Amino acid sequence: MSSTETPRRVPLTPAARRALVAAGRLFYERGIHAVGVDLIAAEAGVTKKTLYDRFGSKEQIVVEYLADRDERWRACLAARLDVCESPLDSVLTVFDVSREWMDANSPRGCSMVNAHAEIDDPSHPAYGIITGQKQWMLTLFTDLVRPLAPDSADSLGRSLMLLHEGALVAFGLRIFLGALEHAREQAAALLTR
Amino acid sequence: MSSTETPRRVPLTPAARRALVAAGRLFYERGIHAVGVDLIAAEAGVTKKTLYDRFGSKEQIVVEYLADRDERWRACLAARLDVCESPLDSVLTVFDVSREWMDANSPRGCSMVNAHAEIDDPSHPAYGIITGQKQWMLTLFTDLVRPLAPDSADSLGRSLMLLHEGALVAFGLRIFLGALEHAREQAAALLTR
DNA sequence: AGTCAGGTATACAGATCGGTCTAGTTCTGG
DNA sequence: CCAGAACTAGACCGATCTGTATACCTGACT
Repeated sequence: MSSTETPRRVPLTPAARRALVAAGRLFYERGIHAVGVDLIAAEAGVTKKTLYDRFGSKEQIVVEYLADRDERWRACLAARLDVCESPLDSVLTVFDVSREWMDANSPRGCSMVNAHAEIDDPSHPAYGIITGQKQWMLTLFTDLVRPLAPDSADSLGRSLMLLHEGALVAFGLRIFLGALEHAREQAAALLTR
Repeated sequence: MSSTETPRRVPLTPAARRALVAAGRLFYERGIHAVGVDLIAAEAGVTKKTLYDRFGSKEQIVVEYLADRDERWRACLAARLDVCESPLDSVLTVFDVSREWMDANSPRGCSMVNAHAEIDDPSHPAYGIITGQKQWMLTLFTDLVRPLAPDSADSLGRSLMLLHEGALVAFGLRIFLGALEHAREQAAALLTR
């Protein structure tokens, strides 16, 4: 498995960092195509010239936005999984961390899924980041569950992935309350049967 | 529960129907904000004047696009559920029909979820169509499962909803092959335990 | 002292955005 | 016969889009 899909290409000077923060918020809240570079520059208190000096293109800002979010999500999750004491605990912790992450950062659903809705071209440089995170999550679930059930780890990993993705969508679309908690319960039932 | 979220407002003259077909394909494949009305008109072989005479605004074209897709999905599903002979059969048929629908119409995932990624404003006239379809699906699952387990119908309905939504995302993002089939298996396991 | 990266301010270019308008054509029903 | 609905052709509007250019300022490191 090759890793480091799209490493940070852009050195984050202070102005670039502010721009990335502003772009991240705007892209997530309003959608990628609905946000122009002028708005990003204005919200970040940065000149459009600086934006293009640092990032080169809007497309690259999008790539950095997704790469940054992916990086922070994986770091957040890894830190919490580090202190888990059992595979079962680890799996359930993923759902706990997801719930907290959604409350804090993703009221409108998974940013990768939302970005995928706006990026049709698989050759787009952001595409690998999106699918890379999902593949990583699937591998994570599968690896976590392997000690519990070596023979059915693949199947269980996929089941957990479906519950988790479904919960993210249900949360973002507000289909019903407590979607992450319900998914966690179902995951527990699946693993303790 | 109030129904008929957004009934057809626009009489579908021949040109309007062609425009709606073209708009539907373009909106789904490229995203709503990425498609301009000039492109829709050109692809449909229709004048922009005609577009605005029939629909009045791009926003209304979006509404008709989603309403039409919602209508066709519900009709497609209802027809197949009509000939089911047991609640278990009905639930599993939902997954079967979904799989066929995705293969035929939705290689990039659920159009409602994708549209939601681009529409932030809950007061947008399309918002009710999106959430309405998801609510309808949740109610459908819950009602289908009630005869099997009256006491846990709500919980089972939500579990099926998570599996189903997760499978749609997994299919669209190509996280792994056979997502709908796997979800169907899990649904069967959930109901025959 | 001098260089240079990082920044601001602002004007501009060419394309495309959603939307409107005038003018003329074709078909159909009373 | 003729009114009206449905449509085409195409110019036009102001706004916004991504991206570029010129000119100037500031602080840090040699």
